[in-house]
Amino acid sequence: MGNTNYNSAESDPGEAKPESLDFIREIVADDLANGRHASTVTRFPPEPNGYLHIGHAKSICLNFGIAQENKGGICHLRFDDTNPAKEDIEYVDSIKEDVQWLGFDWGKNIFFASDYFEKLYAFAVELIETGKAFVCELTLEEIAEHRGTPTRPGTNSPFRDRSPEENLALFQRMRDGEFADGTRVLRARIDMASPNLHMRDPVLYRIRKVPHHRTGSQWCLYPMYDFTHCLSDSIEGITHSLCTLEFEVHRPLYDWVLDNVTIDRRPRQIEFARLSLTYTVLSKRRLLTLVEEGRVSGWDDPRMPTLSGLRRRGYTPSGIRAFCKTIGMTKFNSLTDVALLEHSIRHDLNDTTPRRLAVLRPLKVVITNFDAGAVEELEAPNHPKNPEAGSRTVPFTREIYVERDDFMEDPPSKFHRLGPGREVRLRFAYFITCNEVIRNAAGEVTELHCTYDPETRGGNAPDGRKVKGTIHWVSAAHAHEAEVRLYDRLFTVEDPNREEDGKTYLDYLNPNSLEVLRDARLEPGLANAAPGERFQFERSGYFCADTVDSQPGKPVFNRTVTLRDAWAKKQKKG
RNA sequence: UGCCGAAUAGUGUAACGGUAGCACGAGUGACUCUGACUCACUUUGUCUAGGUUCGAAUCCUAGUUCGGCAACCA
Repeated sequence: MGNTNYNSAESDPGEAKPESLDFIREIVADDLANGRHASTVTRFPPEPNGYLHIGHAKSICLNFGIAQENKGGICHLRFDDTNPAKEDIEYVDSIKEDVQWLGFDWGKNIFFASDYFEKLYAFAVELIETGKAFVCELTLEEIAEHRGTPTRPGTNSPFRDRSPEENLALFQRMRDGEFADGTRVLRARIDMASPNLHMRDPVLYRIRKVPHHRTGSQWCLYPMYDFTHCLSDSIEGITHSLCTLEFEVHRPLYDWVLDNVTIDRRPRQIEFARLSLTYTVLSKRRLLTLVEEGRVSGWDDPRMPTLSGLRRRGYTPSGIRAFCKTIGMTKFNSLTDVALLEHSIRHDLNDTTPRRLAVLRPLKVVITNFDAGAVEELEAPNHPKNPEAGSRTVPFTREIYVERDDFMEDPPSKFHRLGPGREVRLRFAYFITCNEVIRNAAGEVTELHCTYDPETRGGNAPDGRKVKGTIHWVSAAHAHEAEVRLYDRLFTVEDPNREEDGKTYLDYLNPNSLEVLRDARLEPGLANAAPGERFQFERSGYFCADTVDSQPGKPVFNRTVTLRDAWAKKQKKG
């Protein structure tokens, strides 16, 4: 340690600028500093009616992140399961898996709003007793009519002034199952003239004779979100209840409920902007439609922005976490460029992923001056910057495959690859020169005849001669044939949610979002890739062995993301 | 025409009355056995109009634009 401090003026960590906090963490820090709370309790509260997506990752990283950053902080996983008609155990299982996979641990703190049904019922009884809730027999349509409009106040329900005794008896009978679905609701008694629609005597309970995935047929009466959420937060001792912007107008109701029942712990709701990403959709409803209509293969289709889809595609938890850090936390409804996500995953994968040679669209090359029966084992490092990643050996023979894109018959001068008479380096192998182009009857190039320079073994010329390009290759006899799936963005437009000219997001689906290559040739070791294992196919991109369709000894690869490609960019510009 | 909220480079964000920074993208160059990575440089911004102030992205006023809100969904 002693003599390493050669520039204390700049390297003193004590003078380092603290990272700026987002507005939520600032509030949290204040509450801690002024003793309002001894520590933090946050919660991630999904409804188990769909799979988690990248937008949820933002919320998970926020809530669990705050717990990690503050001494004694904890974060609950709470399922907001108050609508049995839409919810399913399949979703609670997938949500638990996804949160864990993302790298977070709720420990013992896993809860279900349905566990609070009895307590919630008691709170409702308290509201009735104090004259702040009533049983209403208006129909759904009538309630809507009585609600008024944003500019016109609502009108009182004729059932609004029933006595607490009558309401209590009715509410009990609702619980006992005496009434049919939709015939009665419990409503808060607030103000039908409130400028906030949510305060116009909102529905607190409705009758649903539907079995619940956890409570079975124990209840036929289910509490609404606005009643459930704030009280669940209070019951659990949540200090900061963080949700997205659309709940901002619900906050007065959140506070009203807490103000009007007897509680001992008071959570505070703070809203932030949900994530929107270019070239995709992030609404459960739309994602569900994609799944149900078979536009994708399922919730975990690698083109889906779901966590299970991203996982199958090869995204890493750390890459997604880094992305969430990058996008920040504000109250501004923004549309984040998916390039930010792609950068995060490339950056993560670059450091950690072993390199391999894989030819996606093979073109045969015969090295005419190489011995027909000979096999040379060449050493190839697994990572260009990290020697500790070790190396493996790849076989080199007279017949190899190279990428079709790495050959042009009439290349421009900027093309640093194979062309008639041109010399290139085969990565980790030899310099070769293209002498002859073989065509089939249709005139298509089927094969190249090249010669190699034996002096360049390993990739360097003793005479100091340079080549412009290095291309990847694989020995024809040893190559492992595999299916490789190339994924592109699911939609063709930046904002598919923008439904102009009568079009919907479904009209913007990218017909080329999936390209299946059945003829890829991989270096032999790749045959043993384990499902979920990730590699960089050099000069091409990051790939992950599919966890669903791979067979032992026969992996199928998904492209996670391409490498940045300056050449492709240059070409596009013309 | 109601209520709530938000506006900072192309995109996402920071600056908390005192020099408008950062990341991504884009561009140029260096390096290179991946046209990758890395590095250097460049480009582009405070919604508008007033006001307060020595000084405003920040405070005030008015406007503009955008988002959300009228499920017995969450």
